[in-house]
Amino acid sequence: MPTRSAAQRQAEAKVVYDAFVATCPTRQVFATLSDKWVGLTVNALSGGPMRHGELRKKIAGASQKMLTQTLRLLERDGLVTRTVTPTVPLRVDYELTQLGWTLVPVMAAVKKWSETHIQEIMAARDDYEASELRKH
Amino acid sequence: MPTRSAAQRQAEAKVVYDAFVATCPTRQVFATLSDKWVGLTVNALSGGPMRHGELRKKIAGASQKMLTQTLRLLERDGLVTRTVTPTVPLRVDYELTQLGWTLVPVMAAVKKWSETHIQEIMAARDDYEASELRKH
DNA sequence: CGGCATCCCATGCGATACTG
DNA sequence: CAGTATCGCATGGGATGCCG
Repeated sequence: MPTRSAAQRQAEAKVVYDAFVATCPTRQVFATLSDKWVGLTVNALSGGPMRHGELRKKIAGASQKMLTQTLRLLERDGLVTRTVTPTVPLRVDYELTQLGWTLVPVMAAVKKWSETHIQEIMAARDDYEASELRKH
Repeated sequence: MPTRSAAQRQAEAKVVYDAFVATCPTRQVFATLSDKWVGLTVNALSGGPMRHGELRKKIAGASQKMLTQTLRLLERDGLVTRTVTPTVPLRVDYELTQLGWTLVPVMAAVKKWSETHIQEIMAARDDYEASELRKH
């Protein structure tokens, strides 16, 4: 006789999340983290709370629309809090939540990797291009 | 009298790469890493060399086109090698390069984070949705 | 089997203009 | 200053069909 019911075993089995599975909810989260604006925003906020305008300056090239959209997404997923101070003009501060902070080292590592290996990558591109030319 | 020429100082200054700068080449690399197919492919290849078809099975939902496109990109950037065995039918193996391996822990961390915090995120979404409803 | 070319639609995202 | 709404273009990416 089993010590757990079939339903219980299934419930436990469901806990085995795997982003390789297309229908797994983690795939969607993985896709979210794989968004450059999300990554840059989390990296930016790792320096402390920031206002909307400050973030736009920090993250060069981010349109106001993309930034708002990204911040809403992060807020919805519980990674960022949005605090409105109803002064005139309006003041809005964004800050990482506890959950958001757990993501910081991960995203920082991605940014760091880009900056550390850029030269190897550019060299590889030159090589690749050169060998492509040789073919034709 | 300076110990380094202006040109030398500038050459050194150029080494200060920062993905926050839109025109910085690292931004482009950061954007590349922020591609879910890139992330999933690197994660998949961390288990060892794989054939095109094997990768497609592993990475559920990846179309043949996207996979080829992603692999070409990784090959061009020196992260993956492509080995063709001219048998019939054709056999093509993909394998991480030494540079590619340095990226594995980073991408594995992203995948791991997704799988570890999915429940907190789903809970946050429920909360968010509930508070949105309360507003209207 | 692995890959390229073509077609084509859905959406991502910037630009602009307006509100609180 | 922060945010929403609208328009319109660019491109991401699937489906299909043909070659090595």
